[in-house]
Amino acid sequence: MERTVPRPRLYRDAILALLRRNLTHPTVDWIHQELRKREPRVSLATVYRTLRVLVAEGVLCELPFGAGQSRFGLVKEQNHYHFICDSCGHIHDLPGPARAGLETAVAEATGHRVIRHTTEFFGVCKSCLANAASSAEAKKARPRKIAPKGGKRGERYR
Amino acid sequence: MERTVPRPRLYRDAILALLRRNLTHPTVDWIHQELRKREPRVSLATVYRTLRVLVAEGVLCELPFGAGQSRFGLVKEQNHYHFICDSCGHIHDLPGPARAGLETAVAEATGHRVIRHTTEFFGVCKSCLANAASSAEAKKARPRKIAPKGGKRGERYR
DNA sequence: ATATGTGCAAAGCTTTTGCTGCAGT
DNA sequence: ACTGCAGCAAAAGCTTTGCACATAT
Repeated sequence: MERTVPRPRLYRDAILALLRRNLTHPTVDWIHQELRKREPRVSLATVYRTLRVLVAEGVLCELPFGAGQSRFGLVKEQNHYHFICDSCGHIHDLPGPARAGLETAVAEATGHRVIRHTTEFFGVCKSCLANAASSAEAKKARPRKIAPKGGKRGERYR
Repeated sequence: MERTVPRPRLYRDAILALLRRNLTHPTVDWIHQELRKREPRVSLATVYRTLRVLVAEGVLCELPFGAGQSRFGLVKEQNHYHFICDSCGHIHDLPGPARAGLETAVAEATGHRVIRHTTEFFGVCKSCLANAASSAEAKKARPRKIAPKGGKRGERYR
């Protein structure tokens, strides 16, 4: 056959490359689709397995936001500040304000042991703002009423 | 039959009462079990439906943390600061530092429109610290290696 | 009588796992 | 020969939904 793909950790680097290029913490499905453009035989199970390994290694982090599929992104620095677009669901990294005293303050106030913290900002991202502006006003009110979770999940956000 | 329950919004208040008493943002399953102790015929579907309505009304908020079932809690004040225990999964409310200038600073830096933000502190809660101390040291290392999400979800955290 | 809420069961989606087979050492 | 990884398909878990019926207005 054409190339008879190499075995060990075959798609590991390809997935990391994708995540290095896409900084919006894509869904598992997006990663799978994108990978398939180059390697049509990749199975979704392999993508999941690879992602789990990378998370266990500390290279990636999983973000539970977006109310649907899990999203994964690189763990760079101590960057745990995100902006999450309510409209398109993309998650952007932010430079962390890095407030050190905050954790100890919480620990002293509550008695819990605080190890780390994250902050998420929600709103409408730059490009969605632009899209909304260009498509005038009266087009159609966006549904977004009850936000289903289990049902037609993957159809929202890309 | 015994009582022939009243119809409209039958369990709405009962669920709210439960959440008013339990401040750790319980899982759907916990709510269901608890409700069943008084109303054995409640179905899980009804619990989900009621919770979705309450979220849509803005009375409750859904928290995507814990990597398993969804968790729900009351929306009180602007309280969007949480402490999440890595060990037991409970989510405790914290009094918010309420830093107003933060959102506008992020908006100016990124170009996104920022509407709200949340902060989560992770660590080990007071009671888990106590339990760990009482069960000496050598008992068994806690597994927690790869953190499965879809498989045996509900078995973790209560 | 109508409209709405509920229970039950089934469907749907995401994520994991078992098994088989192939590839590299 | 052995080990380990990938593909496929099936299973498992959480959440939603269709349908029938009961209940309040």
